Amino acid sequence: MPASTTLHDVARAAGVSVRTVSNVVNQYPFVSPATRERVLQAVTALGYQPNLTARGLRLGRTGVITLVIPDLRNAYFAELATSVMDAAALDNVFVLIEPVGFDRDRELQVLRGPQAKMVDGILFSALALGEDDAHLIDTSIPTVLLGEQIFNAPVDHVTMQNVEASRAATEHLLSIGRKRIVALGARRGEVVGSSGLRFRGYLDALEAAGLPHDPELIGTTQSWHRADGAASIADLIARNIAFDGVVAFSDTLALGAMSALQHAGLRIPEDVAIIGFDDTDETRYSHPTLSSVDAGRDEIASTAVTFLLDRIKNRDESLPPRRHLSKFQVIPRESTIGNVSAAHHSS
Amino acid sequence: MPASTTLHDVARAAGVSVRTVSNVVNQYPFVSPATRERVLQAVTALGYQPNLTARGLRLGRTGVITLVIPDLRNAYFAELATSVMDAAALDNVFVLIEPVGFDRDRELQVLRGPQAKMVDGILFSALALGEDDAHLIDTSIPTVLLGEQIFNAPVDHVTMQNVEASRAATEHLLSIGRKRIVALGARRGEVVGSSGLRFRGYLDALEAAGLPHDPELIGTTQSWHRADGAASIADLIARNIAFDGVVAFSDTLALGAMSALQHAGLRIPEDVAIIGFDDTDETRYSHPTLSSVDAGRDEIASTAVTFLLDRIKNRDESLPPRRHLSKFQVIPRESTIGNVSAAHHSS
DNA sequence: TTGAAAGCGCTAACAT
DNA sequence: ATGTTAGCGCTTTCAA
Repeated sequence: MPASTTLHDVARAAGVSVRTVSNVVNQYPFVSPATRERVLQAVTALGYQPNLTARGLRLGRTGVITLVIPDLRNAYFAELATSVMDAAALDNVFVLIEPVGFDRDRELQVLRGPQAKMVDGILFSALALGEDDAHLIDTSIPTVLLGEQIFNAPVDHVTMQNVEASRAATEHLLSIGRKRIVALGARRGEVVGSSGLRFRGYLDALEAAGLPHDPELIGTTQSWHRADGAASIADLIARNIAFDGVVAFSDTLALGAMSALQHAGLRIPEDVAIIGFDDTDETRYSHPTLSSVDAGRDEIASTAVTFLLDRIKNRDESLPPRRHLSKFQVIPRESTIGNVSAAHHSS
Repeated sequence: MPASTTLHDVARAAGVSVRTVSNVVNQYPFVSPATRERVLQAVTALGYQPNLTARGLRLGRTGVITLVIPDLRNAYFAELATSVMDAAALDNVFVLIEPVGFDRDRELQVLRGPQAKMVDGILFSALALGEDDAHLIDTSIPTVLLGEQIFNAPVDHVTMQNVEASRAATEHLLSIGRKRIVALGARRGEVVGSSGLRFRGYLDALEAAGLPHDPELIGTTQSWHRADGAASIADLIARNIAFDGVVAFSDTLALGAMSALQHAGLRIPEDVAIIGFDDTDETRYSHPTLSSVDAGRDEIASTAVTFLLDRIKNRDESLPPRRHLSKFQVIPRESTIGNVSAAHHSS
């Protein structure tokens, strides 16, 4: 296995100094065309690849950022991660994904462990750290928070409008005449997390419509897997609680709920209309297709990356913490408005 | 923003040399307890974190490996990535995920681009590179191939038993009396890829059972999204082609197929039994739950990581290329054997 | 058992 | 426009 070629090897082959090779490699403008040509030839001849570790040590920047998320197997986070990588790739930045589960210790470890020293910055989209943990954020490394947790930390935040988006989803169901709407995915006592905020939006919509809120219509779940959505809805059905709409706080929950509804012989949307949250890919392939709220995933990813790279480039300047609220949009599909094209065909 | 503390800072604070601090940090055994104690105190007092970039430059190893996959939004690859990260974490190795789509150029770029110089090795699980591309593999960087492509490259391979697993899936359908079984996810002309191999296994099972193969029962698809599975099955139904079983070459295809079957009013498994491939999480939450073949994802991940770290640790020695075939297992669920517990309840 | 110092490959002053 | 060289923070050989 040949030791990889270095700047010096190229310099020797081209008969110039390392300085010149470095200049050429880094697009330094003031290099004579002849020299540049000679260097480039040596580069290709030797198959030179810059050692990013050495460059990283020298520059104090490695071109790698960490994305901390709970779980990659969750469709939303897989899509978020993809959006983040796409955005980062535009600036030749790599993304080290760190799934930490829902484990507070692992979240902290990532924020403070030695790997933090290897990356230029951290995008933090974990869940377990809460409002009171703001002080745990290490402000010496550029950090951008995604989501609502820890909202007092003195760092940039890029968040979705959970309350407003959830309210819009609920209003969508109200607009098609649903009166008894289940809030699926609530977590007991949670106020500031995604679940709590989305529940708030649900309540806001009901209140604005002058509808009472029946506590029986809260579908409490432990986590947001399909199984949780299915179990919660199955439970409501078993308890003979009547409802004609479901606002699920994630698409996965909604898909699980659909499964339970169909299991019980209920028609979607005729008997129960349902809308999810996140507008993940799978909403397009369920049967019926699932209405959802796009809370602005791509916008969140690109804004967060922009914020972070911005901080990294201007490490010395101390810009005040910024906050970005991304736009959201209700995406109606068959699970609320029925199969429009099928209706056409049958006429 | 304080410049991060270095070995020298700790050394000065503890009144020892950097050599000693390094020894302590790296668990070098021959350090006097008193010295160790003093150093450790300084380390915590100053909050010292080793600079992994510098260590990487010095050691020629960064503790980062790349995982090249087509797409993280594909449930199988998200689960594979998670399994790989879990396995790598056991050795304190980080994983840089590189989704390259199905783009041949991007796959090559990852194998030869400068980022290759930042990582210790590459786990390559992409799709577009084929049998004839073996020579493109850069053997100077430790590489392990996952999957069937490029099987002549002189590097380690960790593969699933596509043919055998697919045959077992088909035999599962045969064992419950299905005679006209659709192979869903075939790609025209493909022989060596996952699709081609799984199709081979399907044919093998039919042949061994003495059943004829009807070419009309090939569900050709462009890609393996849910929509492809749904469209292909919908097409078969529209063309009035009779079938009572489906072997889908991925769970996602299968879930799409289930959607199309249900749309058409067919019962699963009474009218059509269906089995998927990969045993992804979602198989447990569909309605009905989806039978599948676990082709050994975790075993593949851990073996591949072991192989790769092995190569990295022994870079000089030239072990011959190894090959590992992981075990597989048919997981019967409701989509083939029906709802067993429901049958109990109804009695 | 510990110190001094070289050097991993690179960039960027400081030269000319 | 280009050559020389210091030094990023670390590990480790050589010395003591």
